Amino acid sequence: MANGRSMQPITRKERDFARREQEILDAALSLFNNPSWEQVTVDQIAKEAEIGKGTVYKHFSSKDEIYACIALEFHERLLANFKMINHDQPVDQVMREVIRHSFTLYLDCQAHARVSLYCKRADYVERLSEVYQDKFDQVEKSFEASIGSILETGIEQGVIPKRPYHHLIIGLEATFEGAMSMIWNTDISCRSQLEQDEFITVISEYMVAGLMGLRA
Amino acid sequence: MANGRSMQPITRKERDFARREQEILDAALSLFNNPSWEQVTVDQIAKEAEIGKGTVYKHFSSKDEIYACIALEFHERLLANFKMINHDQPVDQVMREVIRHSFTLYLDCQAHARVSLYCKRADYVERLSEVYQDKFDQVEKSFEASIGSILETGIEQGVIPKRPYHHLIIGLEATFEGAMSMIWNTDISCRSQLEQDEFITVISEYMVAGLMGLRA
Amino acid sequence: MANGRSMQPITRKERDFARREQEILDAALSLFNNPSWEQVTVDQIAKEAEIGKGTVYKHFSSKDEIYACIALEFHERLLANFKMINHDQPVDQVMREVIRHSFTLYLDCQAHARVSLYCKRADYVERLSEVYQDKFDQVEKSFEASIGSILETGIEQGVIPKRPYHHLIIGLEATFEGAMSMIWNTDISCRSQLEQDEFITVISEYMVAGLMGLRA
Amino acid sequence: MANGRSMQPITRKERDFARREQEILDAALSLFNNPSWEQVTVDQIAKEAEIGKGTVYKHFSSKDEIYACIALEFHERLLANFKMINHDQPVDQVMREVIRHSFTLYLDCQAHARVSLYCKRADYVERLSEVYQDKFDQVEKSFEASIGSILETGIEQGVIPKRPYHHLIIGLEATFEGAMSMIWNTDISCRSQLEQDEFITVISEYMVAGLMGLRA
DNA sequence: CATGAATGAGTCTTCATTCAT
DNA sequence: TATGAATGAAGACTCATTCAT
Repeated sequence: MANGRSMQPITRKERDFARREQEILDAALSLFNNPSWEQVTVDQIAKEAEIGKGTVYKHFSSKDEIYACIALEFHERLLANFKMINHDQPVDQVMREVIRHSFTLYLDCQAHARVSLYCKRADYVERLSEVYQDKFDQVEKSFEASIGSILETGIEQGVIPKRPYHHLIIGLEATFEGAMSMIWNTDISCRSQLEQDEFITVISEYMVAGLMGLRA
Repeated sequence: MANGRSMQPITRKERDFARREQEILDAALSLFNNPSWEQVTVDQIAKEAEIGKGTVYKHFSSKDEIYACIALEFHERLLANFKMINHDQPVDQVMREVIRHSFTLYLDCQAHARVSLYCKRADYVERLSEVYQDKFDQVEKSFEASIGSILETGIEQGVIPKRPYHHLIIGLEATFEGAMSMIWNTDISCRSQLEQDEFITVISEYMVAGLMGLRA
Repeated sequence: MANGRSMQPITRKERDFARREQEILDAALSLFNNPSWEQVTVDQIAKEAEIGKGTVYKHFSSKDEIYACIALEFHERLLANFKMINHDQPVDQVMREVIRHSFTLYLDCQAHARVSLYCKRADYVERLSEVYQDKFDQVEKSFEASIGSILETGIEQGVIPKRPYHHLIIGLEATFEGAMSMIWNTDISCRSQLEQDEFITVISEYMVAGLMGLRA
Repeated sequence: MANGRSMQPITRKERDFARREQEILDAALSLFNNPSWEQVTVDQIAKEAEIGKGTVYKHFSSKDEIYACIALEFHERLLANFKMINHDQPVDQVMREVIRHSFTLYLDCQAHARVSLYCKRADYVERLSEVYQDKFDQVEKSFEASIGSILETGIEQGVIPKRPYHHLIIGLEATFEGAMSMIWNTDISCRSQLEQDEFITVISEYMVAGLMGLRA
């Protein structure tokens, strides 16, 4: 079953089985890498992973669960990236790095990111089993903790207005998701690399200014 | 046919027919007013409008065209709202009003707004007939003109950094769309009205700060 | 109603109405002039005739009846053509003329001919009202009389084997219809005019030979 | 997939699957065995084959592909029948056998034959995938080779006029198809068996005479 | 009479999921 | 465990015919 990672694979068979799970996710991701990713079928994923369709269901109880695993994997990576940031710089610089790391990951893992965004839709979450709903809640809390501590430092230093966490984060989150939607909804091949870099630079600047500019 | 609005309905029959078109759109909108709106079928719309399925297709050549009409109607309303803003105030105040009007309309017409957002997806636009693609392009230009002139005034007055239109608008647009996604993806009934007002206030403040804070 | 021709149109209104019937048929025929003629809808016919769809049903009680009228019109023309043949020539020459006239008409009136062939299908005839079934029977008899008399002359002169009418006619009819199918099923624009003439010449020769060659 | 015949079914499952394909075709054919065969739906075929509708689409990618497979199967049988003819007899006798075999097969496999005729329609061929268009071209060539060699022998022996292949074959083909149309378009149950045999005898005689009678 | 809006049964096709082997 | 054949509920769209005005 999905997330067998929690158990220790011992035998060769079990190791193979565990590896298989990642292969399915990778296959899915390679197919999700375009704007019509929602049209991708379980058949196609199985074909791409070079396994039978039934096998997919041995690992994931539904297509939605595949989405969930991808989203969770993405959030883990994002958190891991945040952990790599040097927190001993000025807070505005830390936030700039947070934003840069985010954009970089979102663009490097577009398929992941697309799915993650989809997984926030209310109708999706409703369908989801409680187990996964909880996992998403956990992730949410981790983010809150991760970004929250940075913001608190900023508040203490007087760089960031003294506001509740949600007031501070909500604009950043909104801009971020909106920006990614805009990038995805444009045929990427049409935009030159330069334009994309510029886009990110401008957006990042705007985000930092927006964050700092909230009246205390 | 859709957008018969361009012709003047003279006879009773024509008036009825024109009204029917709006009834279909209204029926659709009432069904679209929840996060799983994409699951709504043409049959359901017809049932809701209390007409036959075939009749729907007398007015709209496809389900996509229904979406397009809704989106265009929404954009018209938004532009109309912008026209009502008093431009003789300080630019930052004008922008605040733009943002407030936008949020108000988006929240009053959530179904419209949802569809409008959907209609920006690359895969949707691709399927669309050239006629409608052009209409959307027109709308885009109207917005650019409308907001552009405000920003220019701001630049002249030194309130807004001297930057190309797209640099200035992109953050606002991203935040706006992201914010709406966040609102829709939360089961609205869970948020109290207060929370929503607060949400908008905070976001608006952030947006204005972000806009102003771009380095010239 | 269809075939109002049997009544004498007196008033202007009645004359207009009668003319309208032919206009509908002409509109239909102009649309039937291609291999996918079966896809043509009543809407399209009405549009082409520049009248309302309902009006079509004032003249013809069903789409099938339109087909029937076209087929009958065609058969009338064919019979009229046969009447113009000089019967004072050697019988084989008369038959050659019959065949030539037939091919000429079929090619000049391809849409008519297509419909006529369709109207021979058992499932079509079954759906047809008795009135029209009778009309088709009448036409059949007229043909039998027309060709029959030629063949009888030939038999008397010993040019054509002494065989029942149906034995003699069946091959000709089969070849004719098969040949027309072949012509229609080939994109006409692909065949040069020369090829078509050659085709007809060869087929005609074959038909005469086949007719004569039956053992008495 | 359709035409899995090219692969050797090894396992039981594969054998079952291959058999299923034939069962679908058989079910289709049993429903096609009447003049309104074009009205038969995929649902009906599935019901007749006692399988789900989806299963049909596991074997055939479209209804048209079902038609194509039936037509190809039929052509194969026809060619196989031709191969069984003893070519060491006088050419006119060989041709008579060819004609007889054809009529026999067409009458034994009326549903097949109906579909085959349909599959020659230009609008059908256009819709068809290149793969199947090629298969039909192949079949065409096989026929040309098969009949062509007989005719050449006849020309060498001076029994058949020295004419290009297409001049010789076109009349036969036309008569054949026309004759079959006539048979199908008559409610078969109305004709006694005797009449049909007679029909074939007469037509065959006519065809041979027509072929021989072309002027060199 | 002329009209064209309304109808809704009917068509093909898709796809997540199940289950026997 | 791995497989992939089977399923059948949907879904978008068409079109001959009717009927109120």
